[in-house]
Amino acid sequence: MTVRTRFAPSPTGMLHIGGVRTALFCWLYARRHGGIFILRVEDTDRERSTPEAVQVILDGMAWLGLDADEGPYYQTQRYGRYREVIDRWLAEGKAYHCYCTKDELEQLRNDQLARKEKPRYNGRCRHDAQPRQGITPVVRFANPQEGEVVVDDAVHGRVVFQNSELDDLIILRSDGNPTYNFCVTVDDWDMKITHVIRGDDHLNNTPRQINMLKTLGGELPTYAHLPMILGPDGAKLSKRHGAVSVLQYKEEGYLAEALLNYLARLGWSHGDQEIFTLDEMCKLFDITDVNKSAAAINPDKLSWLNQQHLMRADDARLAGELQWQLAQLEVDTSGGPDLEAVVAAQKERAKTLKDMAASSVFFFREPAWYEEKAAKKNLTPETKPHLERAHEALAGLGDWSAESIHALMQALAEQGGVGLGKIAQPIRVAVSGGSVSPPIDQTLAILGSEQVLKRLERAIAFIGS
RNA sequence: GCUCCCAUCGUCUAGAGGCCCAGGACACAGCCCUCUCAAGGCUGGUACGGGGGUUCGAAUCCCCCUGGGAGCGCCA
Repeated sequence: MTVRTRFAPSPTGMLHIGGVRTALFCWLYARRHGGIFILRVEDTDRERSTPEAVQVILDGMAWLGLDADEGPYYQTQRYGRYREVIDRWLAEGKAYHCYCTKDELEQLRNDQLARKEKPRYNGRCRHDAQPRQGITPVVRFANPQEGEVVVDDAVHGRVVFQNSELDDLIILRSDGNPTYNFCVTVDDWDMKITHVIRGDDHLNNTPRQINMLKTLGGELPTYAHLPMILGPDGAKLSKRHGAVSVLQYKEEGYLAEALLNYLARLGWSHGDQEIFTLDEMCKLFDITDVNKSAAAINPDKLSWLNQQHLMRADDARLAGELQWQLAQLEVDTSGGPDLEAVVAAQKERAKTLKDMAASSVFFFREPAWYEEKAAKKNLTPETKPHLERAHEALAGLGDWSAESIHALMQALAEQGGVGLGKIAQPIRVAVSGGSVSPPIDQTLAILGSEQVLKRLERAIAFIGS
């Protein structure tokens, strides 16, 4: 039996990291078992579904590399099929028309709540549905009234629900649109989903879906309900607390594999390992290693992981990403230096590509000013001689490589009877405008002699004035 | 209110009865390395929610309590 999993988002809002984590686990599980991963867009809510939201889902999945083997399927394109099942159930008495009005239902609900009962449909139309003037009926599923439903959940274990707790849910709205629980059931059945991996919040829907699946005559898939992801403050993920579009992470300079690695470790673990390549995750992931409790997002750890992945990533690839980030800062990189060289020098000292871009601007554009504190400390009459000697020595340097620059710096320090820092730091401020940069030899090598000499002259003039 | 789920450092987690007076990671502090910033190395503090059982022995099993969450929609 081939494993078949599906990610079934509804295009009513952002695709945020909660959804992405679910998608990731579905995808990983399929990949791990040589199965099929399906993308299905649940757009039966005509009111709130938007094409823009669909596009965000597609773009997000593409960026993350969570490629679907089938789909995307759209529920709105499967209405004929839903209709067919409903008609059959109606004919077989497994579903029935209900003429109760929204007001009546509201009333019933309030009464039950007042009596401290669980609000549920009382089944009034189940046995004697009275067609009423001007009311287009909805269709309800006739849920079994006795017995129990057992969910054998891959992460939660055995969970039992009493049918007496369930009511006859609406499967077809009066406007002709089928509803969520019904569509999911039919789709999972038709698409031969073997493993339903989704958020914890669906555990309560599962017995209803199982009852309908049994009516369909279906074999039950394996269910795996993932724990929720919470905001950094431990509260539910909301717009104020981390529920931003996944594409925003791309813009902020996170690597897809770092985000995925981070998300995988929210609920899943493999011993003490923290850093995983995509390949490793595909090989090691198993639903049995997923835990049951909700997890809060920790932005610091995401940053750290991103840096770890940045350090391990290919320079050429990163160069492309860096170029995009620099373009956002309106920095033209076409005049050099070589982006890959910059990446090599910067990638272990940046949390994100955005940070990397910000601290790399000086490679492409002469700093417009010096950081006040850095200049005050390093561009002084005392350091001026060092800068002048450095300028002179560098101007005469034949081999402009990090190695020779390093040797030259060392010689300069020795001759001056000072530490390397006394020489390097003023130069750093002179060429970068600030007190932070990659090692001075690398920095100068990348910058090129022309720029270095020019900037040194400018700094010397700055002190002199 | 009813039903269901969950509960180890601040956070993510390891732990499937003795290997645990609880291990790793992020963050934090200190030290080392060092031309800055990082990276890396070392050290440190902080956790099994509470109470009952079961057992020779419980973070691990059972029960209760407490706390958190989800569902109860002609939303998904």
